Amino acid sequence: MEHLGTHRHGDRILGGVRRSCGECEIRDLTFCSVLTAEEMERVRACRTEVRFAAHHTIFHEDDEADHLFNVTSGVVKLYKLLGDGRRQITGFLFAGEFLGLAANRTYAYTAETVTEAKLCRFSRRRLEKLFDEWPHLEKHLLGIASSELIAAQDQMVLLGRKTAQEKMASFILRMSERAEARGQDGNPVDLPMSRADIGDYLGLTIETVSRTLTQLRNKGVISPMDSGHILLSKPDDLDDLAEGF
Amino acid sequence: MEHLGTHRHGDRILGGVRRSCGECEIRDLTFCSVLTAEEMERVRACRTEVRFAAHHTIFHEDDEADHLFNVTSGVVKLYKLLGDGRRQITGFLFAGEFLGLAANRTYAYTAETVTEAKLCRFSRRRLEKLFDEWPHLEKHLLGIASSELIAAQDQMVLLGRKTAQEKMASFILRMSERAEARGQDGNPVDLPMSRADIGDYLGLTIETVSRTLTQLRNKGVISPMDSGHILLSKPDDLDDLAEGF
DNA sequence: CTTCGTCCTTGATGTATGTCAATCGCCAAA
DNA sequence: TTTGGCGATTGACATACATCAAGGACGAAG
Repeated sequence: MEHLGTHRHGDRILGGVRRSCGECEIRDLTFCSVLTAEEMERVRACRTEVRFAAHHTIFHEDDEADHLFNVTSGVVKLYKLLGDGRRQITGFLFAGEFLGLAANRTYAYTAETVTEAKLCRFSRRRLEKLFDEWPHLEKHLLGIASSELIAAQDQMVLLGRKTAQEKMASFILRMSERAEARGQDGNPVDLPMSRADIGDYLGLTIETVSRTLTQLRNKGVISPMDSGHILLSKPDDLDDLAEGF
Repeated sequence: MEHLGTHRHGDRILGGVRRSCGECEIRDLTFCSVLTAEEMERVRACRTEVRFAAHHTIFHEDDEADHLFNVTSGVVKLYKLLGDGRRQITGFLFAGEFLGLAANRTYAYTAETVTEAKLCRFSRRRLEKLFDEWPHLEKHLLGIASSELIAAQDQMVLLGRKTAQEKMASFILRMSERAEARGQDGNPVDLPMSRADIGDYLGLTIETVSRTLTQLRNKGVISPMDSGHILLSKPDDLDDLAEGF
């Protein structure tokens, strides 16, 4: 478990960059992919691109939920804390992924960068006006929310019913699949987050994460290259381990 | 963990009832509350009311997701299974709550009644046409999905980071709060599901659920009346236990 | 180059929860 | 009334994972 202080006041926002959406290299991954030229122009008007250093808090749980974000590069994690510092990471977000949906007026979780990251930041108020004008945007957002809900249920199965080995195997495979979905190489798989982050995502301690990785190495299904890169030597065997066979 | 067979072929649907939405006694709890008279009429046209016995499977994971449902009475559980029969219940649904959102063409989980239950069943195809006409319905659905996402994240914290006692305390309190939100009495709280279901929802075994309940009884914070009804003797102490104080 | 700090790995030990098994209470069928 | 079955409880024991502790690898600062 983690008792890290946050970096709200420690780091600085590295800069606010303005750039044309036309040359956005990850547009196909985002909800911007469904926009017409006219809509794009309007969306651009309520957007700022922001860049953060690694380990910077983007917003805190209970902050006013004034913005929505789209990750354009780097990795972001979302987490909730218990009173005594125990932490549960509820998700890692990569380029093209969306954050900021809130049920009430405040965020329900803290968002923090894992690596240096750039995000498109939208004014919630202004974006909602656009949604009223163009309902198909809202429809798209409902699709995103539905997918996240399915993913959340999968994560509940993992947290509630899987063993440490099944959790690690599932995690590595999922990271690999998501890299491929982004058009990156899924093998070797890139794990930019710390062991502490992996533990807090899987409901394990740092030590168990580490030990489980060496177990998988000893079985020959993975070959860790360094602490952030893992070669999947036997993806099919890893698949079996992930489901408990 | 549960290895129950399902009841897909064992029970029968008790009946399909048609009744006016005008006299729907739980309308205020559902998304129907935002409908105008005209909209209501159209919605009613793509609706059937169905009734199921307890322990009846409404739909299976991977079935074609042809319908959306609204629980009108009784209790429903949603769950996913691992290959060897381990089960994770991802939610319990009560009167007024919604199910059937799917990311793909198939359901991502199995839905089964806990008690005898009645549901409004909507044709997805026809309902989606209405959504296209009346975007505010879709907006409302996005709100529901966002709330469920928040709840799912809370459940991840519970599953990944809470102790058995914290899990049980959280669960009892949540059930009490939800009963009150439905306008029912939250104390004593009604737990219509089995110990096995509670265990599969909290990531515990039947035995641990049972032992944890007697621990809470010995502490004097609850007074179980029978296996399905619990009196909250010290709600504030229970609150503290739920958060780990 | 050396030192320090951070992250990761590994080992020894502890414990919360799981597993296996017996008993009890209750309800329904005979 | 008896019997059988199912769910809940409780006890004895096992174990997966956590905790506590030490050492190693690596990069940054001096």
